Amino acid sequence: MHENKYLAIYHDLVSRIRRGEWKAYDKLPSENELAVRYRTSRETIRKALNLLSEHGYIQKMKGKGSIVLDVGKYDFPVSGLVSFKELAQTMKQPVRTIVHELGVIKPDAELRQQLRAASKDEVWKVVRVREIGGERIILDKDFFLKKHVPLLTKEICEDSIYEYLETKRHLPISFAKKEMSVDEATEEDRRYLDLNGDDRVVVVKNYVYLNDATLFQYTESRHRLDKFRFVDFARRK
Amino acid sequence: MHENKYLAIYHDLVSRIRRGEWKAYDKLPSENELAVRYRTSRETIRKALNLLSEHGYIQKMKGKGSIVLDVGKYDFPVSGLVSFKELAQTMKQPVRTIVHELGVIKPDAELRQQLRAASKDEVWKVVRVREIGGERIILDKDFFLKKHVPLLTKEICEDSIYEYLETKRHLPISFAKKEMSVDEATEEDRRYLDLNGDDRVVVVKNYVYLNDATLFQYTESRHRLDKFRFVDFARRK
DNA sequence: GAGTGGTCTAGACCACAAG
DNA sequence: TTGTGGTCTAGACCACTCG
Repeated sequence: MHENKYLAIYHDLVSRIRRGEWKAYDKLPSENELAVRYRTSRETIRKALNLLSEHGYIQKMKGKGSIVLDVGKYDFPVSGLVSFKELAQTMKQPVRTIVHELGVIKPDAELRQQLRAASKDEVWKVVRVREIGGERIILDKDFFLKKHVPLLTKEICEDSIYEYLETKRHLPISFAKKEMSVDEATEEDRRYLDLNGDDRVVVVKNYVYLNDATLFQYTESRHRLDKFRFVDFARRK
Repeated sequence: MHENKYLAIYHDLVSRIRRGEWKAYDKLPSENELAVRYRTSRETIRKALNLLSEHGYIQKMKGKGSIVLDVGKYDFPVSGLVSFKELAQTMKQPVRTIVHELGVIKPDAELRQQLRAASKDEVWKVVRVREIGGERIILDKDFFLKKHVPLLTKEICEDSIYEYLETKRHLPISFAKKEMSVDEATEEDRRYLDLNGDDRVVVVKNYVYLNDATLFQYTESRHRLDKFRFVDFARRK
């Protein structure tokens, strides 16, 4: 596995910033200077710096230079498609995933409509509970078209389905839509989660599209109200 | 006013796609072909195509080419910085904004910290309630550094502060961070909103930064649980 | 005027897809 | 094998900031 030069430079700069080589509001070396240091061309440095900028590590200012931001700590990917495993890594609490259901089903009418599936299409259904600090906080229900994902095991589900799909199967995931609202808790929520008497949950619906613009995955994530937290970092065009 | 070459090409391609010169799933001419047509270099064409891709107009595929996506469906602005006025326009219900407070204050310690303000800085405080279908649903509290916004009137606040700042004052807004959680309702929430006995609200905290990386606006938006809704659209890198 | 980031060029080599 | 998009280079000119 060989990493692109501009990605290698990006990752090197990220780790240097995180290690505190430059503090917030410090100026980065100029693009010409960096090109010399990394023995590369300025355009390649610029690709790395643009990545840093898109991920909130630096702010570029024409005629002045690039300064390091103190928002670099929000290192989760710019909004959308955030997986539980990524979130878990940023938390101190011990986390655990319990797989309650894993199998292939025939989609009913509503699900068919949401996945734009034919009636003969088969669909993976996965129900998982996310435990944080010993409490059952999140109920995740995932639905995939089986033609896109032939194999899915309990082990994969306990780790990160999203990571598996991205790195192992190289599915051409293109974009995602997220919808959030607060809904009445269902019987299922009460069974699987420690709701402490709450009668509502935060519902996050996630639609993942492949790059031919067909819907491939539908996920419903149901969170206990008091533990729900969502952060979004948006850069202006 | 002179437009960059790659921006001009981007806008030309957008209008051609919108006029139907290529339909959904058609292949765009190759980068080399486009470079010839526009009498420019391939790297400049690539900057234009990357913009098209980021804005959801095309999907690039290595070794194959770029296909045009179904434009009509995914044309809403990429997540973040969505104003109430925009949201309101997509709703059927009649909406109204009531300004409860509008003035300049001396920030207390907590607010100073959040705005990174000096103790002598003055701060605009605006408290507004958003009424939808006759019910008071959202409580908005905005804080701006006065040095950035000399004038703010009741009329501006009843329309859209965000639009005013963007179009009239041309502030160099760079990026925004959004945090969402569910909090206990305060006495203020109960006074200003029709909570129907609810003891919690969805709290959206919005931090808006200028492009010198200084925080310029802090907004706290407090929503009734049952009316809260948030949509986010994220394109993969 | 010196230094910065933003744009643009003309070429090169690569990995990938498809006939 | 041919054509595609992805990366990389070494140079150029520009607009901007600041002393």
